[in-house]
Amino acid sequence: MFENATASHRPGSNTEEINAIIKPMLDQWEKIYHLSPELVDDIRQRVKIRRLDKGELLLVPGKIASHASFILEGLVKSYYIPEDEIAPVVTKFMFENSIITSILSYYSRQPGNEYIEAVEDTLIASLHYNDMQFLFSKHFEFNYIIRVIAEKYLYCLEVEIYNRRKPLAEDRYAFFQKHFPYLLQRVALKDIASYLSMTTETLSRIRGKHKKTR
Amino acid sequence: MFENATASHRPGSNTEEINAIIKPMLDQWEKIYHLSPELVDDIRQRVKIRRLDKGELLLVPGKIASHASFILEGLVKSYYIPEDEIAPVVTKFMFENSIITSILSYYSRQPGNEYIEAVEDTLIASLHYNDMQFLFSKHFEFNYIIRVIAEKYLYCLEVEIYNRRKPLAEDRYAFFQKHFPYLLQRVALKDIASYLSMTTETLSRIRGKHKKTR
DNA sequence: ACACGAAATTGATATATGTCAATTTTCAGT
DNA sequence: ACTGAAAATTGACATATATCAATTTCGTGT
Repeated sequence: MFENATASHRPGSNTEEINAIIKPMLDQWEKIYHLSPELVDDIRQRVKIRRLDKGELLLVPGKIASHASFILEGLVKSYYIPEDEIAPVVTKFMFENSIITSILSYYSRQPGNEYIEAVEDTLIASLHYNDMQFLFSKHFEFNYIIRVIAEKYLYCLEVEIYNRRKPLAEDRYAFFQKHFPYLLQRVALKDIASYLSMTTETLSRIRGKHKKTR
Repeated sequence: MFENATASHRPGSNTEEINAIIKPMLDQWEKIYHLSPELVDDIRQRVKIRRLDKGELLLVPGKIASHASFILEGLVKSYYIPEDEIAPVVTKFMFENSIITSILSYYSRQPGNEYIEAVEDTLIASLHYNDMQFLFSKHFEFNYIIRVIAEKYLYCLEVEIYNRRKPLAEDRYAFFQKHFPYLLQRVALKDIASYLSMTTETLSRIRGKHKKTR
């Protein structure tokens, strides 16, 4: 993972160029709290830009998730293979302007069981765990920004659990359809079924029923 | 909610006394990042100490969760009543040295559907949402502390979802038993069953089977 | 454009767990 | 200690969804 040289060392990658590439990330963060030029500089010097082809793996089981990656373009999914099983369980879909990592591995600093795979051609800006700690210690406003983002993900996970508590597969799908309609166009139904803890057959029957209804 | 006068205004509540009461909270935070005397002061002036009798409600549906509450002693649960249903769905158990609020309501600043109820006699230290924002703006190290705590809860929610994805009720219970054995002694089985998305009957049968096995 | 494999659909059956009901046990308040 | 109500247990039956299997549709790479 992250074999690429640091972005700033890549041939033809000067300061202006990197700034242009990571602009969506800096813009999002700037809205939360003003980024000092020094902070922007420290981020730019450490961020690694990486392009993932569709199907390419960003993380595999047994590895420690060493980076948190801001998705500039594209869409990824994370999944794992439960013990004694073959079928993957999809755990997340993440797309433009969100941060992806394996939370369990990244925060525990232990090898995880998750894959992260590009569902579409994807462009990410990654920061190493150690670089994040450096930024937290040196730039206190960076804590403000990441606190707000962490709280946002806390909220999203709470919403996800809220939906997962619904006992009927049909209700979980209806919720997904309502809240993430755009994802229905971008990811395979089998992955949505897995994400919603149902079989592809069940999802197919639910969709069949709805088609008639409408 | 929070009818009590601000702690520092309560008769007999002087600085020393409040500091002694909220010591577990300050100690936990101090371990994450050093608290300046000014920050401790600003916290102490705004924190509200409240005692909840067993069964007492800290939050009810229709209200905005205005506070985040650090549990100094005791145990609370949160739950909601799904539409067109009667049985509550237990969403969380929180005890000493953790922070409880309705995440959905607190962060959205909208009325929620959750109850928070004391399972045991409980002592909490609450901070109002606005006071939290004040502390974030004035004391940047407070962002460091709450960022770390938010990340910890992010990790915990991820673990919870990991368990909830298990299709077999027995597996979910085994996980709960392994990770939260102490909770089995402190909360009713019907609430554990609800929390694990199974009926009390199913939980009872699982426990019956295990008893024979061991 | 074509061909192949993966994805999605559809049907028949199996199963884990929910629902309803009856009893026993536990526990809190007098 | 007693008593009543809530909690927990146990049993019979219902049901949503998983599993297994066969087809059809779709999408990707050549």
